[in-house]
Amino acid sequence: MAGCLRTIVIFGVSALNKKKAIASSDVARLAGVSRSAVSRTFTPGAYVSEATREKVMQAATALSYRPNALARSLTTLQSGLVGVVTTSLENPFYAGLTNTLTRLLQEQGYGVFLVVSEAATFDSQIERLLSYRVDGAILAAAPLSSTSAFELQRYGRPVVLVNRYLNQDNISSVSGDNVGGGAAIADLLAKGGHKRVAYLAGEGGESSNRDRRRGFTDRLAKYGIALYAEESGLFRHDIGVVAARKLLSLSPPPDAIFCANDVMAMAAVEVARAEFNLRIPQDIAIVGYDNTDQGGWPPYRLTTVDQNLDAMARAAIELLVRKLASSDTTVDHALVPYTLLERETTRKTGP
Amino acid sequence: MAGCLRTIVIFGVSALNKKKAIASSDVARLAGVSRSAVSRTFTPGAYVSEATREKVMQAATALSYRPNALARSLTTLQSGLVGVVTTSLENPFYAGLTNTLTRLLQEQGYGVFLVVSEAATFDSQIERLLSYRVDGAILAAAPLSSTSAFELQRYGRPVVLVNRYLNQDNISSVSGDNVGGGAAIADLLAKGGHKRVAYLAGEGGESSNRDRRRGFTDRLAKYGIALYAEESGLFRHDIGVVAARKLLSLSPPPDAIFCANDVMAMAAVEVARAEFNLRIPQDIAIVGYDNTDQGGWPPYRLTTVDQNLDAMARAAIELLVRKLASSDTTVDHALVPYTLLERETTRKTGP
DNA sequence: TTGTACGCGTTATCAC
DNA sequence: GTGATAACGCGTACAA
Repeated sequence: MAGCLRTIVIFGVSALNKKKAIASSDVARLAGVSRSAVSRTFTPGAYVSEATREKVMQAATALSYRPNALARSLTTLQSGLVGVVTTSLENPFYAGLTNTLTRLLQEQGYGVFLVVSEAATFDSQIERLLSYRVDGAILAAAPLSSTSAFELQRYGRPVVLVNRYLNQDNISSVSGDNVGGGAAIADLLAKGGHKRVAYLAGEGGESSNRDRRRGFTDRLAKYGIALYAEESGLFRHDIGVVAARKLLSLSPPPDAIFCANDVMAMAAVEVARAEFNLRIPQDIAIVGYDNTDQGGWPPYRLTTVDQNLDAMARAAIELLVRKLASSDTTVDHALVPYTLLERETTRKTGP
Repeated sequence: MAGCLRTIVIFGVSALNKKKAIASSDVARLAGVSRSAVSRTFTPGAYVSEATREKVMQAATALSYRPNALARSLTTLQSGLVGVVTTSLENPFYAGLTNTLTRLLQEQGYGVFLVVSEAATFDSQIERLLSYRVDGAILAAAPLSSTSAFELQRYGRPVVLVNRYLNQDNISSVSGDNVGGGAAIADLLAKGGHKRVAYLAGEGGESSNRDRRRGFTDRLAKYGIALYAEESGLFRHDIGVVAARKLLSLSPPPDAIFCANDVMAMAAVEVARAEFNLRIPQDIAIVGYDNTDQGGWPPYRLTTVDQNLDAMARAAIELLVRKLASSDTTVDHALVPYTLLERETTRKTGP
């Protein structure tokens, strides 16, 4: 769309010139000490007298010297970089996740090598992570070809999957309790006396989506309720609108819809009200998943499940950092508890 | 909130062991050639015979060798890394921007060193960028202390500001045409016959916010309209609700509100309808800025301004890459045109 | 406590 | 076209 736009360059001023970066030898010369003294000054917990440290620091600030982290990695065999691989940040769930992951890694002193990847480019991007010798990586629901991820691990670089796991159990993972979350919603709808319960699914392949559905339908079965109908909305609003229309056109229409994320649930709310003239939650209950900001705003007030994104990010970093520190090669799978948020798109008791 | 949550580690399996990374010397030995031959094989456009290239590649894949990008940077004086500094990715505007910036940089063969920063930590984060010898940096509206940014430039690392600029004109920038966008909305509201026009501002300090307001009020003045009222919502929904309440409590209430972003505009729409029983756009016009997805959904159908985020990102990368390639030290300022989207929260003519 | 000397993995330079 | 060799900037045994 924006391809045809022309940007207007207002004006240009010539100003700068390239300089070579300052090395520890430069600092050593100015301070009148050896290079090792400089190195030691910048290495926490090394033997330097207060006097030389002083001299070095003075020279260093005078030259505005900073150790070259890249060169350092050659001797330490640690880059201080952690790869964070995610799908599109236009998805608020992954944007939030990446945000917290990055913040935490920064706190821990790591640099973040960000990769935004689709399935097609995933392998070549992992190659890059390997080239830059990242100390470890966090793969947030990348539609990953497992081989590349294993490659990372083969070099002793810990890898943690977030919001996704592999059945082979060879890679550590952190995910939300999707089975539990789905079941909790089944409980809620059963208590609400709903009989014709529909499911608006996300993308089929993802483990989170599969588990959410399974937890939901299995629990429904315990109440003797079978899924009344099912459509896929690919986690998107526009597709969700179409899918919701299909579900609501059934006769009789469902009296409850569980949507695999909030964005689709909001779509369903809009369609139900505007096109089918249904009252929520009296005529139909609609439930989301993810607890996005907008879902809580007045037009929606969605009942939804909070996956506790921050806790997921924290667990992932904790796992990774532990492995980094101890070269612990255990494979762990962590489940992060959900929180059910009952708001105004579901009713407490039967009709 | 999530601090009290406990993650459940399901089980652990010991599996891996650390290995040392393969170096070019290993490949050379296996292939029976010199290290230089290996280097040349992996250097695009270097003189290698097809025969040796073949041998090297075979050995390389056998050992699954990848050149160490960090070591390479020592001799080439280029890290292949570009720093991308942004504020919280929970803000969809910056998430979208970071998404496109990263995609484009990846296409160009650069790695992205991501920094999520608040004002307080900004300087220390820039230090890190310098330590990792990034080839350049893109600062997306970081509340930056100019000194650090200049430091980057001093080493000949091009810096491009996005959605923000400095008055001193020493750093290149790409921004939306906020003055023009504000003016276009003033035109729209004047044509709609509005008289009591209010402004719901974002954060005062940012240049984008200042320009948006200035373009708006200056153009209004040409129609002989003075700002009827003004509140600040800090670009946030919750604060926007409070601010909108204040504006609408005036008597008489404003007959139009221009909000500095969509999130606040949606808040205003909600408050106007639910709490003040106003019809939109008959009783009051409400305009947003940024064209977020949600703003276009049925409950809102906001009239808004699209800043052409992708075009901004593209312009920034173009500028940066040109400077990287040519060591061109010009300072450029680029303006990206806006697109006005008239939807259903404004009327076309007077009442 | 300090300095010397070597190695980390790569590319650039130069003879061959 | 190829292979030695010298950087690149740093950390760290080792000797002083």
